[in-house]
Amino acid sequence: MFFQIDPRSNTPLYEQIIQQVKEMCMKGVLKPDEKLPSVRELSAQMVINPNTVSKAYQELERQGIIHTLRGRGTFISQDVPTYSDPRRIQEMKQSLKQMIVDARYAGLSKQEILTWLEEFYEEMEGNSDEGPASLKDHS
Amino acid sequence: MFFQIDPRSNTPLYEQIIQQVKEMCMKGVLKPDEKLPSVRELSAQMVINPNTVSKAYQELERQGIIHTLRGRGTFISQDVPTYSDPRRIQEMKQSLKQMIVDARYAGLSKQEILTWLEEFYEEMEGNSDEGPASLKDHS
Amino acid sequence: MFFQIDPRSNTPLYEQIIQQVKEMCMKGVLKPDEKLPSVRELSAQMVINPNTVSKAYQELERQGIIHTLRGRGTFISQDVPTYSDPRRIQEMKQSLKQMIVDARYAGLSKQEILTWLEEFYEEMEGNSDEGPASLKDHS
Amino acid sequence: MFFQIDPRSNTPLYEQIIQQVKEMCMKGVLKPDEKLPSVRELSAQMVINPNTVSKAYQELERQGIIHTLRGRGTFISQDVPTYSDPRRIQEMKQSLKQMIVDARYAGLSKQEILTWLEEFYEEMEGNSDEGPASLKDHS
DNA sequence: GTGGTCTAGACCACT
DNA sequence: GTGGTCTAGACCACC
Repeated sequence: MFFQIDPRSNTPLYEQIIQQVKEMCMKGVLKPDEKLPSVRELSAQMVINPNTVSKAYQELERQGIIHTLRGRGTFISQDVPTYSDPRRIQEMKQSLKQMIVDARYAGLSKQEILTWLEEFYEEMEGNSDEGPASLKDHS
Repeated sequence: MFFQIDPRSNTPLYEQIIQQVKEMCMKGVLKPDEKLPSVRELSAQMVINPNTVSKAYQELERQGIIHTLRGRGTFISQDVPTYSDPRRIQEMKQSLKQMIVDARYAGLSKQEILTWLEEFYEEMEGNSDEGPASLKDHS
Repeated sequence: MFFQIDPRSNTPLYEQIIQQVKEMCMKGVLKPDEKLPSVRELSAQMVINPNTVSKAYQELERQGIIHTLRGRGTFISQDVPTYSDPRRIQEMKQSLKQMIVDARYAGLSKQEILTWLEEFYEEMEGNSDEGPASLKDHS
Repeated sequence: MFFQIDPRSNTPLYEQIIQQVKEMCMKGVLKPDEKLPSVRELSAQMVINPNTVSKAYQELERQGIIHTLRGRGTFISQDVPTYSDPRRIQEMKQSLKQMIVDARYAGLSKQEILTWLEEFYEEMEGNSDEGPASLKDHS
């Protein structure tokens, strides 16, 4: 399992870790009950501060994506609840809108954006409307 | 012309202003050569510090979206060059990918995302592949 | 006599006028005792505020480049003294140095800069070491 | 590494910092990946406000000259792209032309200007036509 | 009137 | 520790 981190990016390191774990789960690279590297392992491998990895793991646990078994390590969870805070949904819409605005200023056509989107969905498991089976709808 | 700012958002105030101006340009709410409110005016209207507005305006000018006439004010530019830095394009793709991942964790279907996307493109001028006429392709 | 002004430039309008007058003198486009347009004429022609033109003329007069005959108008002076304030010389060196630094960051070679320099000197009168005859050395 | 600032100059403090950093990079005084003094450090050393230093650093980062690692500091970039906006090139030409005009009014000969120019190029790395190796041509 | 610069001082997020 | 953001208030040049 390899993480690709860009230390120069404006998105925080711990955030990049979170995003990559979530993305790998969606792509099926990480499967339920699979063990994640320890904080120390990962921080050594990525040459970053252990606190940064720790912060990422804590946030992932808070979101229910992963869970830790004392003395055994941290693992990918099954049955991740779909939590849909309306505030977060609004943020997503905003993010998409902004992305489109920027894309247009960059000269990218709607078709190009749609192509990207299709690519991403194809990369992910259960590329139907439903998402992966491990997602359990609690709404 | 009204700006809607969320002071509790994690995105900086000046960034929100930038985004709104760009969006209004794309929607045709702001037209080329139209005058923007003065720094003092807008800061008073939004109840924020003039420096914050100024910073937003300067960044917009740097991006070629607006320009200032000394002692007269700031205006929307015509012929905005489509500036496509490969690094920025990568950021956009990343932003889109992340948005999709988050959407799936929120239980949103691909179809819902596509609906949002269509909405946004319809709101904007020249909602075909080409973008508004004021965008001048320099590639 | 035509002035080319860029209202979007970051150099002040009155400064641009000053520069152009000086340049025209150097090129011989404006000759000693030649009459300049009145403030009102020039401001109307350039579609700018008369105060701006007035400010430029005042500064040019202060530098001895032009002089006004009451009721007759303003004229190019003969015998412009070469005033060489060490502080201004330092500014020129600084300006040249900065220009070279920026040119290198823009990928321009030394040879290209030298070509520009030769062009400019050829455009001017008395392109020898001495400058135009109207320059009277008072040092 | 020492910065020399003239608080009485008409060029802004933050601009002077920018110019000095660029110049030091060109002279090889600052090398790729070298750490710059922190904002607080430099502001204390120069006895100016931290915000002023910060503004300079941000502009330098925008130009690709430096980059920041979150929580670690700011560093000189390698592989600075040669960014040649035609508008900026025009400004450089204008700056050179104006400098020459002023020099002639100050009684300086073409030969003196050429001597300055040679000096500056000799001070810089790779004083041939090519510029320093760290400049990466993207044209 | 306009925007641009600078200061002083505060708060925050990230490493 | 680092840089980033924001505020309040001042001064300046330009038009």
